[in-house]
Amino acid sequence: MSTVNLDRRRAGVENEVSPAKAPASKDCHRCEIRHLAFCGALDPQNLDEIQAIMQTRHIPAGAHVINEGDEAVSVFNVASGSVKLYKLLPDGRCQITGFLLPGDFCGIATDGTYAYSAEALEPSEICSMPRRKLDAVFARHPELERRLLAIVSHELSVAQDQMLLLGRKTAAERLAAFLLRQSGRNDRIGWPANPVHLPMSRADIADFLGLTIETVSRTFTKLKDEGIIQLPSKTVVELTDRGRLEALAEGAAGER
Amino acid sequence: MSTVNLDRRRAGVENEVSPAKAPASKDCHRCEIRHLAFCGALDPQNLDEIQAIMQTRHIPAGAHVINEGDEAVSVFNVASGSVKLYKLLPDGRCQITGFLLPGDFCGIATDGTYAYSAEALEPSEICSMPRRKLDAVFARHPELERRLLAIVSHELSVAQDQMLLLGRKTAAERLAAFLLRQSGRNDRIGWPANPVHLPMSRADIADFLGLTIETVSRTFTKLKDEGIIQLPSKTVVELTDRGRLEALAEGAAGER
DNA sequence: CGCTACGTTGAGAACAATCAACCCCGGTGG
DNA sequence: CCACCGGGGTTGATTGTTCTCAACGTAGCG
Repeated sequence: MSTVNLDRRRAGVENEVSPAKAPASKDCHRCEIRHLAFCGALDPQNLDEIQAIMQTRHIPAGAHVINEGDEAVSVFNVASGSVKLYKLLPDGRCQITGFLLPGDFCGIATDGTYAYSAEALEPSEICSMPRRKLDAVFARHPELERRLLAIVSHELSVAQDQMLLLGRKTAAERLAAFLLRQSGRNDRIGWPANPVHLPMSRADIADFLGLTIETVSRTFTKLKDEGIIQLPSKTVVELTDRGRLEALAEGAAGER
Repeated sequence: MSTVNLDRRRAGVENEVSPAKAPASKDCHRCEIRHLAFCGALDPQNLDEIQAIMQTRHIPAGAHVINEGDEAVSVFNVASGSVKLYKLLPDGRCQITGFLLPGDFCGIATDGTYAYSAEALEPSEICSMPRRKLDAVFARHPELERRLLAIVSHELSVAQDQMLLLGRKTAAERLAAFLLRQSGRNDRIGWPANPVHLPMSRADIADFLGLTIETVSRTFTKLKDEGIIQLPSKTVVELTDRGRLEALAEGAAGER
């Protein structure tokens, strides 16, 4: 595992976002995912205040949006594509703390530096705002800060669910919970909830669920053999028996 | 394990906080831990606004402050004592998501019901505030809401650390990280950082670290045998080699 | 057409879980 | 005063889930 992970750690250094691709600000007024993002808390008439401090960047797949340890000057919104957030141990072990979809937020730091890295899973558009300037907007529009509090609170709740998953669930329960969560998230942003599309690799799923690639693969096969899911392709999962999947994900007694 | 956990699950039902012990509001102006709590963001001259909506309850050891699933009417501050937050699976498996010390906050809910339970580890004083009324105070004092955002953001960051711990660290690394965190937390609220006092049982530590009681016990013994810690009593740990403890906690390569 | 990255499958090893015995200590009652 | 009890903690023996190491399959791409 160490070799693989050390490679992964090095990867980010080379494919940084090239400055050439930076600016190109999007029009917030035409943003289709505004209602999903924290910007949605702002009255359309005040949207220019965000627009004024915001830049949209196009990020290629595999490029870093955030590097753990860097000075936390900006916060980010995913406008399109998808992003993984992760933390590394010195020997390369990786824990993905979340996958972001359009409308999702990242970049909050509590001690001046980012506590995690963020990397695009596919070509993505990211809106970035300097934290300093955003604070000024917050001062004029407390409703924005209130929305942010709601978002961060929700993320904390999701993180606590994930702790339960990582600390106490079996491999099959973890994968079941993961598939249901992805399905639900897709649904909420208007994407198909049932044949679930997974933009991340098996390695990413493993690093998210605290398992190895092999165990993830075996568990996919197991769920398929039991008729709970189907795998039309490696990135598409059909939930054929949602009831059993839910029972499994919640750790129904006797199902182990 | 199931028997033990099912017992544990039942426990809360009987020793609810008796209403007889409820009110007895403390004087916020004399609160020694205000600077640690979110109330500290409020100017002393406005403290009465919190005082007016706040009640202090005395909670005996083992009693519940919050029951997972209950309607989330109030938020809470720990004034004295200590509290564990935890989530349960239907078969009794338990994951403790955090231990609260004086000044700490809990009770945020995103969908109207609490997503976790809270139980006192020792006799504790808890300040409770109805969320509705607190929101009204927020409207007048955005600095309070800002402080709350900072607190929740910090908790999210801690939760992400815990995900890394639960998903990727070995038993020894988990215990080392736990001891260092408790030490640091004690230090921050002015308690001794070195002989660390642990108010929770081995079972609680296990449920926090995603391990079993036996593994926690064995790992304590292992760290002791290696001269990294000493165990003057079951609830007191002396960190005799902080350097090695830190290296272990951060997953120093080669230390496995 | 073959290379490479990603995914799957198999065999064996390892770490932590489980099952079980025992210890220690404080409380209780004879 | 001491024997008994029970909860919490430790230690030992064994099991089992997941990890590790390794081989093989598959699909996309130059």
